[in-house]
Amino acid sequence: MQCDDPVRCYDRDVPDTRTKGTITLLTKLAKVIHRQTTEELLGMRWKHFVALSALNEQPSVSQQTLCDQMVMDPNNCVILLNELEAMGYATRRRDPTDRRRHIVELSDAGREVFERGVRAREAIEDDVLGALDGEERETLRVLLAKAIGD
Amino acid sequence: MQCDDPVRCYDRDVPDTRTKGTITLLTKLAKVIHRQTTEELLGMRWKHFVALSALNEQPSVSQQTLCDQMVMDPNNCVILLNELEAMGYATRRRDPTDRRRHIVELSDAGREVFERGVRAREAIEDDVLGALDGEERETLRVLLAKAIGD
DNA sequence: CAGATGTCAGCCGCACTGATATGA
DNA sequence: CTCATATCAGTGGGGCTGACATCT
Repeated sequence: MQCDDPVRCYDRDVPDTRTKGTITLLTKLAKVIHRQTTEELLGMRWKHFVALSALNEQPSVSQQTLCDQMVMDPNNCVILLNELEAMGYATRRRDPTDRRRHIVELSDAGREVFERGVRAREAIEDDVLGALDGEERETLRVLLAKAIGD
Repeated sequence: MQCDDPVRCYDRDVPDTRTKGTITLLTKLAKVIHRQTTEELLGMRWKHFVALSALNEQPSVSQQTLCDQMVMDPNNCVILLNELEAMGYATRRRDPTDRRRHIVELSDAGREVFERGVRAREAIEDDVLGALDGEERETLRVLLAKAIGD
């Protein structure tokens, strides 16, 4: 046997889960998506679209909850919401029952650009996931949702 | 109004694929992974581990090819490889058949820390994908690999 | 000459730490 | 007083553009 080194030896016949772990593949695909998702295609920045998505799901939500759902720390979330407000896509108002909180809501303009963004996102999705057929994509979507806990 | 709590008010009856697209879920999960993947757990930075993984897969590869496989632009790749060389985990040498190219190789020390990192990555994977059983994780891994084209 | 490869300087978006103000 | 929420200043790593050197 010439090859004693299990690492360097490439005649293995089994899929190597050591070098191609799920989270490695996932972060790699995320980078590909990030590259494809241009502001030009989406009509806005990706992070803005993600925020509008979250707001569309939960039309009236506390700022902190929104940040948590976007996996974004509160500091950046403040900046993000400032931008959304400046663009007229979202509004912030104090929660009357707890004046520490901000209630964030989607505006009509925000709902409108979100709808455009959804179509762009679908186009990007078709591009990035082109190697998967419809059933596989749906399986992937369900598994990701389950992993996240949504 | 029936629903007093606007935060928890869901009057939708259909799964909303518009607001929970696959790439939205995927980028969100990638952020969760990024948060969990600390240098302390991994024994190195995530990007270094990714590079060692790629080198372990293809023991002798041109710098450009390596960067492409990591979905990293050449500029950052130079910095990354400088760091790997300084840490003694990888080596660069000119390709004698085309002196423009660099051939990158994993060192013995690199192979060693990579093996440690693999175990850490598996632990992180178990944590992040805890909601999925073994079969689901394997399905997810296969679908991601197929989407990437690996 | 054009084209490919690698390197470097610089800009910018973004994640985080730490500190502060306000309210429960 | 404490804890929670939101905000802001500053720091650091990472992604990109543009310029440049070297080699084919």
